Formats: sequence, structure tokens, C-alpha cells
Amino acid sequence: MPKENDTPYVLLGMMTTGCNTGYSMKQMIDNSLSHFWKISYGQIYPSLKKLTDEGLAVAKKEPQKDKPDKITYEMTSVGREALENWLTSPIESGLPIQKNEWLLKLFFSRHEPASSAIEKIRQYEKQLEEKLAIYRQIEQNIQNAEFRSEDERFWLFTLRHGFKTTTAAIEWCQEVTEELQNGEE
Amino acid sequence: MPKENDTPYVLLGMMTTGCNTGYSMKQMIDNSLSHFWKISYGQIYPSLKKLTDEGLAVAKKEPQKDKPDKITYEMTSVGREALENWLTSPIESGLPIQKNEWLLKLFFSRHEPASSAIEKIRQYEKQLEEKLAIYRQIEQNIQNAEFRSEDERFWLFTLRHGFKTTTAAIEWCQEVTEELQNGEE
DNA sequence: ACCCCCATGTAATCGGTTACATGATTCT
DNA sequence: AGAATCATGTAACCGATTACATGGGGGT
Repeated sequence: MPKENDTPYVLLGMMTTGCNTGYSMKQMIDNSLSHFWKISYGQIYPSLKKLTDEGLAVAKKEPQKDKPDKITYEMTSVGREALENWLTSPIESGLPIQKNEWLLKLFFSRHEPASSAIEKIRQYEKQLEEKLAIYRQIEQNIQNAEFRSEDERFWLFTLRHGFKTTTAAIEWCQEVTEELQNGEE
Repeated sequence: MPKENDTPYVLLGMMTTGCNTGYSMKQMIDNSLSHFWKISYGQIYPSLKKLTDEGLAVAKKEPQKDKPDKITYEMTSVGREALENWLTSPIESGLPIQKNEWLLKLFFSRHEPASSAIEKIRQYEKQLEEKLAIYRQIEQNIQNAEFRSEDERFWLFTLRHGFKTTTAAIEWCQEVTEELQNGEE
């Protein structure tokens, strides 16, 4: 069976959080879901159109005086049903195999100088640290929000997943760096 | 700039490990690199052909009496140079954003019953445990191999990355499950 | 002037999966 | 007779990225 496409459901989900334009959905995904999801305008706009055509959402043109016109989307009852259906349906596809270019290169590291491998892991670690900093920022944003969202609890859960796995990866970097350096001299 | 395609380099790398047919490359990737890479025949065979056309590898037809004919590939000196070049070149693309359908659904879990969310996390945990079991199997395979490979050290490094991050994710499952159950009654 | 933010959209292309086709050998 | 493993390949399709196009408003 062909794998399901999650994109329309993400967009429906976004509508429940107050994001109602393609632009703001992209923003929020980049900001608050970036630790486990990403999307591009090339998917968003055609997908929103399709959702409208199929009656899962309704579009409304809203002229703004100081900013360009925008199109707001709202979920219909049919859309809500589809979202809930998707949420409670089982995930058949197993675990996501996260392609990791850093590990890929390390796998073949016998064919490069040790210093090069060590430097690569240092860079990897640096990127992981930056990721952690972003997570802390997201956490602040959620907790300092004026309006307590009912979603908040779940958002913080997913964030913690990011914290834990990223921290574990950083620990790995430190261990491996040390072992590589011991083997170098 | 368009993102680089790693597939040909993976295949060149495979050739250095003794895998010299498309079939065996796929097998090894599924077995020993599955924690950070995957590939399909639809990529492998056209890619091997292209590598041959460009002079990075040479193909040789080898008839076998008891098994179907196979085509073995060997890296040329040009290929080796390309591989080493790729290995030492910087990774510009930052960190891989691993799409995670489980976290995606949890993010919107306000719209489903708590029991459904708990069940989903239990399933996620189960899959992570299975993954750990596979890693242990891979570890055994590497350590029990008759011929000590010079690659071994690096292979075990990448495996440890899998262990650490997967274990962290399992811990997260346990924490979150508990908190969801407390909030349920 | 220039750049950034807002805002929507499309076309070309790419990387990758899935399904299909073929066919020999070995094991049950 | 049928299933499993070995072995190679192609065509259709899809999800997604990238680059491009447009255009108003605000800040330096």
C-alpha cells in the first residue's frame, strides 16, 4: 500500500491552532515543529487549494489596508472529522529512518585522516548545541504566551523528545571525540 | 545551491567494504546502515550504471554456475578520489530534520481521547525497543565476523549513536506515558 | 536606493518508492 | 508444486525542493 500523505492533515491541524493563512502556517511549522517536521510553500499552497476543493476547509479573501491581502482558511466539520480520524488511526509505517549524513561519512571514515573525522564530529556537536538553543527558545515562547493554549501540554511533550535525543547525541559526540583522539597520538 | 546527492558515494563506499554487486550493497545497507540510511533498487541500479559511465567504477559480468549471473563493480582510482573528496568536504546542509509521524500526531493530541494518545506512545516505545534489539544483533554480527575489518571501529561508533538516541527516546516514552496517565484519572 | 517582512503562487526538477517483469536455483 | 533466496532492471508515480514571479509596506 502506498504511504499516506500527512501534509493535508498537518495543515488542518494548523487551522486548529489559530494559524489560518499559508504564510503563518509555514512560519509556525518552522518555529514550533521544526524538531520533527518541515514543509515548503510548494506543498502548502496547492495543498490548501485541494483541501478547499474537497470541502475540508473554506477559504476567505481578506483585504488588509497596511499589509497585502491574505486568504484565511477555516476547517469545516468534514475537515474536523478527517483530522480526528487521522489522529486515531494507527501508524503503520514503522519508525522513520532518519538519514544522517554525518553518520554516513563517519561510517566510511577509514578512508580519511583521523583529524578530518574528529573535526566533522566537532561540527556535528556544534550543530546539535545550536539545535538545543533553538529548543530552549521555543520552550520560552510557549510558556510566555499570553493565552494558555490547551495544546501547550502536548507541544512541550514533543519538545522534550527533542531535548532528550539531542542531548544523547551530544554525549555521543563527546565520547567518540575522546576515543578518536586517544587513538590518534 | 541544490543539495548534493549522496547515493553514488554510498555505493562507492560499499565497494570499499567488499560489497561488489547491487544486490549485496542493498543487503548490507539494510542490515548494517539501517539506523541512519536506506536505499532501494530503483536508485541502486541506475546509479551504478551512471558511476560506470562516468568512469568512477568498472563493471564486470560474472557468470555463476549455481546462481544467476551477477555484475560486480570495482572502484577506479578516479572513484577513490571522488570518495575521499566527498568524505573530507564539509556538510553544509545542517542537521537532518527527521520527520516523525508519532510526534506529529502527539502535537495535535488535544483533538483525540487521552487513551488513544497513550496507546500510540506505547506503540512507539515498542517499535523503539525492536530497533534496539536489531542494533544488538548488528553489533553481534560485526564483532563475531571472521575477518576483523578496519572499518569495524567506525561502524561501532555509528551504532552507539543509535543506541544512545533510541534509549533516550524510550525514556521519554516512559516519562510521558506516566504523566498522561496521571492526568487521565 | 536597498533590503527585509508580509503574502501568494507556479513550473521545473529531483530524489525516492512502488510495482512490475524476468529468471535461475534450492529447500520443503 | 510452491516458496525462498539470489540477481538485475524499468516505468510510473509521488512528495518535496528550488527557483522564479509578483507586489505592497516599513525601516536604514
